[in-house]
Amino acid sequence: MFDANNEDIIYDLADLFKMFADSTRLRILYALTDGEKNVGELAENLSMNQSAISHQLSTLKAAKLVKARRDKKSMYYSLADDHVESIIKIGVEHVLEP
Amino acid sequence: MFDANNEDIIYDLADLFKMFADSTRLRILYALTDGEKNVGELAENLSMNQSAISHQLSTLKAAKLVKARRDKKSMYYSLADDHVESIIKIGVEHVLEP
DNA sequence: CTTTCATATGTTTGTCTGTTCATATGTTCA
DNA sequence: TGAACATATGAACAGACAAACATATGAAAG
Repeated sequence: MFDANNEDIIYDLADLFKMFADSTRLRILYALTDGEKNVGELAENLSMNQSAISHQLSTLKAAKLVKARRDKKSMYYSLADDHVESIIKIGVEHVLEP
Repeated sequence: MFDANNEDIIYDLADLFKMFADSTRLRILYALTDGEKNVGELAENLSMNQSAISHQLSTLKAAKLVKARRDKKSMYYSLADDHVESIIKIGVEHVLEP
């Protein structure tokens, strides 16, 4: 599947899956599957305080899973690429199976 | 993609991805992609002690990502289904991209 | 320029989790 | 049955991490 001798890939992979391994981040990512949202919208949407959301967004951004765009005073976040949705989707397929 | 009102799915999803979010578990799963192995083989293969491997195998088994079979004194572990490999694969694709 | 709104950042706290060590369980074979 | 081997389990410790609170940064409008 890939060169297992390159142990770095394993750590990168683990770091990638870590991003999806938390329900708050997962809910953020899912919320962004139907288009960009700003921090306030996400906070309200998930019933969490602004700080928690902002922290997670910065984590997700560092992992290059979301990207940010400023419009006036707001920062709009959106999914960085199609992989994000694909990964969630394949996870869902597994979870939903008998 | 799925019914977001069903919050349980989010938690199940997070739990699933948690399994892939640790390098030891990932290395175990990867090692099993080319066939079943017993605990001793895995421990030697990953240069880790038997107890650590056994603990992680029991975690993976509880998550139904691996299954176990006894042969004589040894327990042979293998991937539970095709999803496991698919999930790793799609993660690798993301990691390997520019 | 100052107030207000939106977001980011620093710090602390409580919880979770991976590893190790020690020991128990269970299987085989003499 | 008992010794030897393979794996599992329990407890303890250390490191990681998400959430909350307080505060700082930055943009816009008057």
